[in-house]
Amino acid sequence: MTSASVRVPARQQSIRASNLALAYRLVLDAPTPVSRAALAAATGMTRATAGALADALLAAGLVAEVAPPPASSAGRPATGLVPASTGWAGLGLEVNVDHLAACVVDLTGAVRHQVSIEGDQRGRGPGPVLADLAELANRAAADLAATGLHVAGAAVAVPGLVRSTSGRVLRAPNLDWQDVDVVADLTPRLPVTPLAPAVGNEADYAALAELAADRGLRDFLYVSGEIGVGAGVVFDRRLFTGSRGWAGEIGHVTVEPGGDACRCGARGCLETVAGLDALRAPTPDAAVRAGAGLGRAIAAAVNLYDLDTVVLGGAYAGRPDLEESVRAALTEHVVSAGWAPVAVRRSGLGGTAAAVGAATSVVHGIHADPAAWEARA
Amino acid sequence: MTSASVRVPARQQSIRASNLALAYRLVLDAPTPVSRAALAAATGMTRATAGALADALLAAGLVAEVAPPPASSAGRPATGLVPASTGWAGLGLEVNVDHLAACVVDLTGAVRHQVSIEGDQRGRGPGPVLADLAELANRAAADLAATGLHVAGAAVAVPGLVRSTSGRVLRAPNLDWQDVDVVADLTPRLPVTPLAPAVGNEADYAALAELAADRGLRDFLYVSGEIGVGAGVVFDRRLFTGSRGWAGEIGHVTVEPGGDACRCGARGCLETVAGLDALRAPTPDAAVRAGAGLGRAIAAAVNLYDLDTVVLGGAYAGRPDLEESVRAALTEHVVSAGWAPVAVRRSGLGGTAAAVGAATSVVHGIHADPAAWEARA
DNA sequence: AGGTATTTGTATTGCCAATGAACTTATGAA
DNA sequence: TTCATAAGTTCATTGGCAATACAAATACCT
Repeated sequence: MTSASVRVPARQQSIRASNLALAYRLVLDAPTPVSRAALAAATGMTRATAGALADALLAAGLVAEVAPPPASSAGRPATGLVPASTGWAGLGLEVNVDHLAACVVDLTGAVRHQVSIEGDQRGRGPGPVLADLAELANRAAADLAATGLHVAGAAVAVPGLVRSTSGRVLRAPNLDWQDVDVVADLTPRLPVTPLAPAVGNEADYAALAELAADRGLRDFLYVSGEIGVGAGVVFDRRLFTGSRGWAGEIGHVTVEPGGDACRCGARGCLETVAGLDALRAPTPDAAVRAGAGLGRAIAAAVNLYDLDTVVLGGAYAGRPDLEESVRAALTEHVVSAGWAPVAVRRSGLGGTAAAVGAATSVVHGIHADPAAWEARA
Repeated sequence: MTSASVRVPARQQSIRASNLALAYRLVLDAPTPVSRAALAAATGMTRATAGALADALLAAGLVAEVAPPPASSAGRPATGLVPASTGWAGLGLEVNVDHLAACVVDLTGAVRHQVSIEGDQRGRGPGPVLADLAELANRAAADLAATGLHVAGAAVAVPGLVRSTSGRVLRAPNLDWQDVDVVADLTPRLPVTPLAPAVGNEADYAALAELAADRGLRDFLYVSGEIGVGAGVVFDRRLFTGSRGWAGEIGHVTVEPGGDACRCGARGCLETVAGLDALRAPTPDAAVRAGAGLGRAIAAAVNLYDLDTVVLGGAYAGRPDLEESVRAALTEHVVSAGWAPVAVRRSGLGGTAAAVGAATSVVHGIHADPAAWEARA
């Protein structure tokens, strides 16, 4: 999930790969079927080129042809192209404090399968948890065969910090995990034979799910309120992960200087006032402190990142009062709010958004580089 | 300075432009002269291709050939390529609260000319200030002719928020500017005939200057302590500006909830405890509050952005005590600090870093797209 | 019903930039 | 002086797109 600038020269295939991705992107983003001619018109390619690329996408099984519409005007009717709803699909897995989840998303972005099991995962240790997760994954893959879908890859969402290069979970404090090699543990047990699963942060993947659910989103902050508080940042419809993949650690932004001690060793972290444990506390001012703290932390993030939208997810999704606090804080603290107001809303996705986002991230990988998937059709 | 994803198909020239930039980049980054063969070896291109690209760069006046070294081993000696020190140069301009500055940076990144005038610019109004700035720019350009340099473009650093698409300064509170069209005012008065100047934030440009001065930097936060407090964020050696160019507004991150009133209308902003006015205040705890506040705000930025280096600039550059406070705060508050410590240091550049950075940004534009400058050789 | 206009999609040719192999140039070492 | 080695150049080949011409399928007009 990090960007590495490689020094490889562009070849002729680079340009084809790039144009194939461009054509595919247009088909994916269009609300209605796209003709080869429309593809050419939208990009500036000739119809010949657009046609060749369309044929390649068809041959790769990444798009499908649909019958032409009733034909409104003169001229030969266009055969439309739409994202394929069979073929490759992404497998998303989620480990969370109180549940495990698996889901499958196809190339259209539709969730085709979803299973989850409730249950506290704290203190069970990574081994048994990942074994259960693998079983969930295999059950999902088995159900899939009948639908004409094949798992192209898998991604695992974890509530913690991950070394993105290796897929090693450095710390997941709320699971009591430390330095867990999820990839090594999971790879042999998954239904995706050749490819190791990607491992990423739960909030990052949930942000991707949010992005997929709302085509209008472009640049936003997704804040996930669970036992811990994390955030995913999306810019230009792409996940922003920082240089090492640890961006969005909003949970330990100081919102009450000298405040309560946090598990991380510092004082006054957002997590101490707006984590689930604090939200559930019986003290009368808990909601007020959570709202104010969350507002200040999110305002800091918006000032630093320059975003125009905030989505509240996880436990925050059910708290309109927090939405109001955040909105008020943003109006007060964000410099540009005067002439460019920041939109705030609660997520409409359920508790397994991260699993959906993880599956979506696999699909995004295919969307971004269709040329790599031509051979495997 | 913002990224717009355009839907233009790749053509054959795209690949040439890309490879030309790749070759140029290698020449620019190499500590010693680079041969055509080394270029080929480093990129994987054939010697034929590398040679053709090298010739193109030479013809465009972007690189120069140097005599081969004393020849250590067998074989035909290599003719080295180095960045050209004549030809195109970038003009950087800076408007600040207490000075105006202009400077010229050549393609090697060297500062070839620098002038500044001290004097309080507050309350003078944009017109007279920009007139003085234009005079400074013209003086710089006139001195330039003798050195074989030509101004390729100009960039203006301003302590405020800029609409990057239009170059309009939305707000520069410490200059008392509001909605000033710097581009329209400056363009006809500048020595760069066809091109309108870019306009950007002072801290962003200063960060670029820091980047140019230290080849080891890749991902860092540059914090500029002036009357206002701003920050520039650099990822993968590229400026991160957010979707609208307003990223890095650290000055209004809340560090003392319910604290002193800020000019922006909120309370407890970083600027109220660590802006220049607060630093100069005679109260005994001013330094302590500034250090603690700055530390908390920077820790928030590092947690949110995932950075491994912080550079303190502007007035902070002369304050070792603040450096210590920041270091302590990062150790306490940054989640990943335990296993990936964050480096903190003070900038070695002077008060006109932003002007240098602005000029550098123009040069970066040429570095990034040499093909666009082939015709104008 | 038949011709024309219009639009979609396909086939052919030419161009551009990179590749690969052969060739030339310039040096050190035997 | 000759050979080995490495740098740089030349030339035919290849992959991909542009441009153009052509075939196919429909609506509209008479």
